[in-house]
Amino acid sequence: MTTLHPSDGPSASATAERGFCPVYRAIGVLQEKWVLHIVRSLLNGEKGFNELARAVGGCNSATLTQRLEHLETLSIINKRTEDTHGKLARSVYTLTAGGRELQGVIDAIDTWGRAHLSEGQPGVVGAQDC
Amino acid sequence: MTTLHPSDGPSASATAERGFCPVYRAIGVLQEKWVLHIVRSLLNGEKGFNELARAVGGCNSATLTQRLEHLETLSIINKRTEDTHGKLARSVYTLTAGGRELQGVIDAIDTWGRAHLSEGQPGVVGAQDC
DNA sequence: CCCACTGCTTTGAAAAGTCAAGCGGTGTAA
DNA sequence: TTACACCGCTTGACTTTTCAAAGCAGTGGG
Repeated sequence: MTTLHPSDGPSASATAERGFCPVYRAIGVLQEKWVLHIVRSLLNGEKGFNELARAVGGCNSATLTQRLEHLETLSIINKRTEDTHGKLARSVYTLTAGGRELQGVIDAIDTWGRAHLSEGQPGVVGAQDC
Repeated sequence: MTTLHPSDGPSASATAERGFCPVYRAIGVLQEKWVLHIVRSLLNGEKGFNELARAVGGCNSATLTQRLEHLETLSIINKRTEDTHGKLARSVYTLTAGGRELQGVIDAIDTWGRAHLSEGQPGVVGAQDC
């Protein structure tokens, strides 16, 4: 493990009290800044680093690198370095099978968001899939 | 508005580019630290401040106060100050109708977490509802 | 009276995230 | 060939967020 992440070890106080709880852990992972945005972007297809950064919208490269590393150690995403015709190493990030199953979570958030976050907002008429 | 929150205004870079996107906003709200934990706790019934802090597990009071204020302005939770027999003002936090609909999100996370976060972990046998 | 509990607020320091710049490399057009 | 735009990052300084600990006002019990 290259870096140590707060949600990794049994360091969280509640973990000690409750024993291992997958839901608690899952929340710990998914509430990290940009993680859900990254997953959502990747659900629309694999992406390169800068491409992903643009799709995610506003995440800076340092944070993005860190998040991607973490998600890789959790086997949510996959990093592949493809060498196009022998040159230009481009990194491509893909969701693993486990990562793709987060579609359900994103869908649930999507549904809730459309129902509860678009009311009373200025200039909102139709919700495109942005 | 008492405090300014990052996910409130149109300050996020992606918001300007994409126009309003409820999913993007929803993610912005739900990825704030402790928010999902708070919602999950409150789905099990209304709670007082310290009671909620304990249920959530490890959130400090300053952050919790801030999160609760934010969630209240978003009409996700409700704060009620009940005076038990004329004395002892106890604050009780409840989910609104909109907040209760986050059950779907929590369920999705729960499902995913049990499927992908409990494998290969030490000392994990049965998953209780913790 | 003293201690435990309630719901918070304050403080200062640590952790996390952000910004801007830069590095080595490629590819494209002047 | 020189220049500039892209690629995937890394670095270091700066800002924001979260933190633990303490404290405050009030209630209730031993």
